[in-house]
Amino acid sequence: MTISEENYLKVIYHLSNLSPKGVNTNAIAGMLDTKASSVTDMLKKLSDKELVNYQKYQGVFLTDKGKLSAKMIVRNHRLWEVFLVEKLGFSWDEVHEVAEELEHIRSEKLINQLDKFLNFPNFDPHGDPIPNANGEMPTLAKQLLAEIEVGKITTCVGVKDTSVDFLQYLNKQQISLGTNIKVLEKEPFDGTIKIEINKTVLVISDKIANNLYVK
Amino acid sequence: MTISEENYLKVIYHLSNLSPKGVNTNAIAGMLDTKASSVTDMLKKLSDKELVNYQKYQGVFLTDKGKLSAKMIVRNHRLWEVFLVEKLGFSWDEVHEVAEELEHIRSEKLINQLDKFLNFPNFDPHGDPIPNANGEMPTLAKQLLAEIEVGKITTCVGVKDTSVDFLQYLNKQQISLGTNIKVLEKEPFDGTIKIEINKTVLVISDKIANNLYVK
DNA sequence: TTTAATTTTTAGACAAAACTAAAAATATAA
DNA sequence: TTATATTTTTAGTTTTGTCTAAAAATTAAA
Repeated sequence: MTISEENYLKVIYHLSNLSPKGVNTNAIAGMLDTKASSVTDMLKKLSDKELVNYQKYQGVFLTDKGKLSAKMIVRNHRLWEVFLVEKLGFSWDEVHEVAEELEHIRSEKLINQLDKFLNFPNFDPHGDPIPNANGEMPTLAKQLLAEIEVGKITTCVGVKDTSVDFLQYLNKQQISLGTNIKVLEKEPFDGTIKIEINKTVLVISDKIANNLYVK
Repeated sequence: MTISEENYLKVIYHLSNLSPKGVNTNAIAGMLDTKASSVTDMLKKLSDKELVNYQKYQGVFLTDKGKLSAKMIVRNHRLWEVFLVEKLGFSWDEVHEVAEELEHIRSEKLINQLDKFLNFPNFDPHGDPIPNANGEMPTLAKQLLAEIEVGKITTCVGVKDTSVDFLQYLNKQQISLGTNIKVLEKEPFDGTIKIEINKTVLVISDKIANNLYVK
C-alpha cells in the first residue's frame, strides 16, 4: 500500500463516522486538498484492492479489510503522538504534522514495541482513543462542555477540534487534559459560558464549549 | 527534497569515502538496485539543485551543501538505530530496514529531541559514528581484527560489514560491541585466526577478521 | 416536472522516477 | 594504435498520482 492510498483510507475512515451513508467524493477531496477527479481515480484503485465498496455517484464505504487498515494507520499516528509528547517534550499543538509522516512507517514490530514502551496508552494527547493491535478501540463516556449543567464540576478529557489555533488558545487559558472545570453560568442569548479553572473565572464562547470534551 | 533524492545523496556520500576521485554511475546503480540510465537522470537533477558536481562521464562529487544534507540523513538513520536498540529492544541485525524509512522523516525538532532523549550518543549499534547537529563526526581510532598482533587483547568496537548474515554470525559466536577478544594464533596460509572470547577458544576466517573493528 | 445548479466522472495531459534499447564516450587489450 | 569491451548517456516508454476541461449524473429549485 502506498502512502497516498493510506492517506485516502484514513480520511474515508474519519469521514464515515460523520456520514454513515457513504462518503462523498468532494468531502474526501476537501480533506486531502486535492481535486474530485483525483479522488475518483483513487477510489477505483482502492475498490480494485477491495479496501472500499465504491459505486459511481453513490459515495464510498470501507470494507472490513479497509477499516482494519485505516485503524492501523490511526493507531500508528496516535502512538507516535504519545511518544512525541511523553518522551520528546513536544506540546499537543506540535505533534500532528510529524505524526502524519511517522504513521506511514511500515513495521509491525516497531509499532508494537513502541506501544509497549509507552505502556499501552489508551488515549492520545488530544484524548482520542488508540486502537490496539487487533483494531479494538477503548471507549470513554464523554460529553461536550456545552452540554454540562450549571453548577457541575467536570474534567477535560479531550478536544474535538485539534487545530493548532484551538490548541494554542487552550494553552493560553491553561486548559489541558485533566484540568477541572466548574460551570458557573450559561448565557442563553449567545451560548457563552462562564467557567472556573484553578480558581480563575473565565468566559468562553459556545464555539469553545462545543469543541471541548469533559467527563 | 524527495526521498529518492535523499537516497542518492546518501549512497554518493558513502561511496565517495571509497572512491575519492569521483563516484561512478554504475556504483550508484549497484547500491540502489537501479539502472545506470536512471542514475544519470537523477545526477542531472541533483546537479541542477547544486547538491553535486557532475560532469558527463567523469563521475560525481558532493558539493558542501550536498555533503551536509547527506550527513543529516546519516545522522537520522543512526540515531533511529540507537533508539530501536536501546529503547525498543531491537537487535543490531533488525534495525537497518526500519531506519531506512525513519531517516526520511522531516523534522529538525524531532531529530534533535531524539538525540537529547538518547543522551547524545556518539556511535550507532554497529559502531558507526553519528554526526552531530552541525554535521561534525566523532572519531575513534580503530583497527581491523586482522591487523592485531598475536598475544594482544582488544575490544570489539564496530563492524565493517553490516549485513544481516554477518551480524547474525556474530550473535551466534556471542560477539557484540564491547566484547574482549584475545588473539591466540594466526595461520599465515589462509589467514584464519584463533581467538579467545569469554574463555572460549574460536577459529575465525580472514573474512570475519577483516570485517570486525577493534580497539 | 422541467430547468438550473451541483456533484461526480471521463478523457486527455503532465511530472517524477523508473525502465529498455540504442548511441556515444571512455577504458582496455591486442 | 587500432580494435574491442565496458561504461555512460540519450531517446523514447511506463507507472503513479496528480491536474484541467468537458461530459454525464444527481440533486435542488422554480
